[in-house]
Amino acid sequence: MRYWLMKSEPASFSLDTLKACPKKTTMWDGVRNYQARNFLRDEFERGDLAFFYHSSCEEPGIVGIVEVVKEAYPDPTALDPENHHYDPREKAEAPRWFVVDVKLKRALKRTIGLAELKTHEALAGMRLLATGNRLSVMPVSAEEWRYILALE
DNA sequence: GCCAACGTTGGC
DNA sequence: GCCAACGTTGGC
Repeated sequence: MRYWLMKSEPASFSLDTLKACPKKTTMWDGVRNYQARNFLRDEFERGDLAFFYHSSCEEPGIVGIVEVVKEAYPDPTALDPENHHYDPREKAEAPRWFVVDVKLKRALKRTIGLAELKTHEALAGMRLLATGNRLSVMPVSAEEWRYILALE
């Protein structure tokens, strides 16, 4: 079982949005980056845990923990011309984009902010903190996971 | 709103 | 296969 970090802009999908979903479960759609896609498609397994991260907002940071409850399947939004994430190149018989289902395990007691994460030497190697990192789905090591949760 | 960093596209 | 142009991400 592995650990991950998944970014979402709260203006479009926040922790509260997830809380309000039936069974607190959602299809994690709209990933349109190959590296992130490869993680979702090839490496995400049922039972994996991920930090839910708020980006592009007042206080970017980790706000919750989600669990992978369904492994990769084709992203239906890629085939839907009405959808913001529509990709005209997508073919149902040879899907390019994938989703997983995640369920909210719990909200953190507080936001562990990006600025705070940056102050910890132990986290200096985190992918999230690498300059220019734009991946919306990325692995977190077990050591980083434990360390961050201890900050809560 | 700015802009650095990066991924993707497309001409050659 | 190179690389310039372009679009996007995301912190500030």
